[in-house]
Amino acid sequence: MPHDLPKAYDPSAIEQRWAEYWVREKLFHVETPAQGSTQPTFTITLPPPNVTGRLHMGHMLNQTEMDIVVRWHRMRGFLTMWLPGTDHAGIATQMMVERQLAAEGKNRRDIGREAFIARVWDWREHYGGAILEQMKRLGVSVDWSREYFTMDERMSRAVREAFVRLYEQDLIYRGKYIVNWCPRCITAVSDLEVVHEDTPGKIWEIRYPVVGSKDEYIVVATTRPETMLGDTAVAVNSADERYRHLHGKRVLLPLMNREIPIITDDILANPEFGTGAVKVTPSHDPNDFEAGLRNDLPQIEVMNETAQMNENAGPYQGLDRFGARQKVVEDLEGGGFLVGVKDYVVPLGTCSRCGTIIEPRLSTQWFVKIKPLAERAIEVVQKGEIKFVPENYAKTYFEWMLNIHDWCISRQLWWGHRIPAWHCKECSEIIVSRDTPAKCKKCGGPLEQDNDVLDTWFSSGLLPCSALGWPDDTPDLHAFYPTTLLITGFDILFFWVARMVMMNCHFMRGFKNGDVPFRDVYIHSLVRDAERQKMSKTKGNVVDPIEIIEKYGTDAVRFTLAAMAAPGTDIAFSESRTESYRAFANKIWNAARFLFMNVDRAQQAGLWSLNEFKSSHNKGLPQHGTSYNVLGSGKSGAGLGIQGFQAETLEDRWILSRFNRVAQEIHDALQNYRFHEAAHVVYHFFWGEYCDWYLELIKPRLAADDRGQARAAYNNLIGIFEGALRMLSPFMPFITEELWHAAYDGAPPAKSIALVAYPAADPAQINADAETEMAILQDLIVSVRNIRAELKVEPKQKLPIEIHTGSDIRSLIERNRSAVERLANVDGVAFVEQSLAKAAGARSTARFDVRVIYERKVDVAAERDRLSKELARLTQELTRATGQLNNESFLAKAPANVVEGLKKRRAEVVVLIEKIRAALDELEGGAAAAS
RNA sequence: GGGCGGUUAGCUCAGCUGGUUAGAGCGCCUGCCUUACAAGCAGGAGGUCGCAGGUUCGAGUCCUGCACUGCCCACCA
Repeated sequence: MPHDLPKAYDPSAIEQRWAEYWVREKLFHVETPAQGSTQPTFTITLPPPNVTGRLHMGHMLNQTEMDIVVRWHRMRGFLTMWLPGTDHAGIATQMMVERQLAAEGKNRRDIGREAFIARVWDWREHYGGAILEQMKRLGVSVDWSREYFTMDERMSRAVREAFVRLYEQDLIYRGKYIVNWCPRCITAVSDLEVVHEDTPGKIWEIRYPVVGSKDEYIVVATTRPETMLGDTAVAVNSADERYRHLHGKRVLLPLMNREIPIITDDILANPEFGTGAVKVTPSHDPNDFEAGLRNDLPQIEVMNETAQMNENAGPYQGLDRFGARQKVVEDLEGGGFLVGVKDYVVPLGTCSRCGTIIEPRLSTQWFVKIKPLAERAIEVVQKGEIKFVPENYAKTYFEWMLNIHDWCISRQLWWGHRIPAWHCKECSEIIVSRDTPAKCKKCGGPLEQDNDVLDTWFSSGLLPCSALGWPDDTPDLHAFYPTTLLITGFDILFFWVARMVMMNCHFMRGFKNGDVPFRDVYIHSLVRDAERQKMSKTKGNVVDPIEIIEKYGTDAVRFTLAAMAAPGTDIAFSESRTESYRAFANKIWNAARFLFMNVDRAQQAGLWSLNEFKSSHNKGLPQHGTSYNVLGSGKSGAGLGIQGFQAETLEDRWILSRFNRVAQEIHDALQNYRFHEAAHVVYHFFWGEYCDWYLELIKPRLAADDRGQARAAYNNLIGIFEGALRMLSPFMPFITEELWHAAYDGAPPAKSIALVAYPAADPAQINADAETEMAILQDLIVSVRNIRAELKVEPKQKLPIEIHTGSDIRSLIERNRSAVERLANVDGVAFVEQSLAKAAGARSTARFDVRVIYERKVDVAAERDRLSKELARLTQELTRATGQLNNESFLAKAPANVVEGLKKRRAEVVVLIEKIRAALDELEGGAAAAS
């Protein structure tokens, strides 16, 4: 029997099965729509994980958010396409394979470029799919048929095309400049790949003797004394009086005994700093490099590619840069050139990949002239064509775009897109071409392709247009470009998001649907550990999502992340929270058990059959891919409210109203990427309203022998449940899929809950009166439970109660008398004329007094305590409310509903205070009498 | 050096455009194995919203200053 569920929910028993089912059945594959299709599309690009990657919590958060939005849109009737892929991750992947080689005692040069690249492909074949397999476990509803890899031939073609076009447009140039150089990776890296960190260091002050003068010298300061070996000038500010008499003279470079000129240059931003004179090393410092060009200075390189001193370093040749530093300082001291050493904090740049200290190095590289691209990228955000959420990220984005430097795109690696440029061996002509040229077009000489590869972000920056077919004019581009949304972390805002905007806007300029790559960018927060520490391997506090999933189930982890994902704040991931959402999954599971148990019983008794439900509810659950109205805007369409619901009782009207209101709230929340709000709302609805109240209220009707009564009850019970499953499905796809199939007895109206309509609010099913009435009943029931707890009544003992109230509420209670009796454990309800405010074992609310009839004495002290506190609170409230209501300008300026509300509340407070005073008097009197 | 954020219950966090009684989960206390669920049920305690001013009829919410704290960006020797 399909309805025979185990008592406790075991995620591991179902998740694997559904994850495989979704992939196998290609449920999330979409065909490219024909041009002119009117179905609105929703497209999102997965930020491609590195092939070397392993799933971490950041991925899981990112993918959970995307999957929620994606499933939600799909269920609302959008043609929804989620584009997956992986990134070849230049340095990272190359390092992996180099490590393998090292284990065999080889390095990449031993086996040669071609063999090495073959090894990388081989590695990717074996290990590169790991992260995608992990993704499948998360239940992500991506279109696997569209999966790409950034080194695929079609992606490579796009890369070549982009490079050639930029080159032809004079936006790519090659030249010898100072770049950030990693001596361990032996490659240039971009500014973004350098991590600056304030590090305690030293600053050395060195004396350079003036040539032709006996004892005059200039003192310069440096944090990198070893570079002095390559100095070619000393610069002073032209306006600096101290050095005016030295203009045009020369100094003798200590240790090297080379004469170098004293130049005037505005390289010194602040002449007040230090000595006002600075050594100039054009080959080893970006500022000095510029100064060198301005002043036509020679460039002397004193280090090689691994940051060891070279032949230009004289006696220091062969030392590494740190050894050289030590030796240089010693020798300066010995020669009497060292004036002083001070502690100094230097913003040391390290390689983001391997942590090695970056060396500014003169080398020939390829650059993208970035400012022209940045202009459009700034404009599209300014004009709102791209919107950031939270919007303050736009500011960070502008800040970076406005101060952008040219992008060094060449890397001295082997794994990556080789630069489509060829050098003539004869005449050194450079040919940039889409296809491999046969010979030099200038002199006919033999050619050799440029050895460098492109920065990984060059290819990912071409997403999403490249994955949709650019440079060809493809149906996919027309159907899905611009994409709707990008969800990613702020850590790759510049690396990736900014580059995508620049490159896509450039290449897609003039495209009929717009040139921007996406309309919205939702930037999510960082997932930290429970102590708010950044997760890092070195700290050893990395939470492995797969481990957590195995412990609590995917749905619980997804729900945790969603519930904590308030925009703009980091997430402190704590297992206790996940534990509570596992409990939530269990709650859903057990609600289903309860339902199915009753349904089976009703079917056997011939009271009701599931077919009745199927026939009334199947209508309007659209099959995927058919065109229908997009839901959620209050328009008619499938998914609106609960169809076939028979609102006969108060609890029916109430739960139906609540369901619709919640549908609206979820819609509003998700529309604004307020995942946490949506999660809380649905959680509270299912647990706090449907389970805690509706199920309890409906129980007697399920057990009734009356066929008519039972039919409506079963119908409604299942109706709301099925609706709630659809509502929960984007957040918890696994358990909802399982139970949804079971609810239909294994014969659901679609292949998956993911392919039926998401609940949308039907205004006609919202009933404010029912919600108010229900609130009063709940208030009454809770009050009675409360009194009973205070009187320490045996849980099983039923007691009579008395109620004092007006006729409307009396009628309401009478109509729902049995519910009150059952849920509050009451045996008989009597309505009395006199106020019960003074009565023992009583509670007063603004709408009613209720008393539990029980002989045991109340705990006078505790009761007095409670009442006094309550009185103090209410008195304070009354003072405030009265003050406001006596205030002319409040009455004049505050909106009418606020004034009305306050008046009403004040009246209530007045009544309550009276009642509490009376109760307290009575208590004092009683206590006095007893003593 | 520039820029951005945070500071609300014992803990982790919500509180959107200022509006009636500041919420949740966990933890804590009391009582319940009530045949859907002990991963549960019922009830409860716990907050002068970092500090000081200001704007407003009204401030956790807006403004200023301060304190503490986190992050991003940065070629000043």
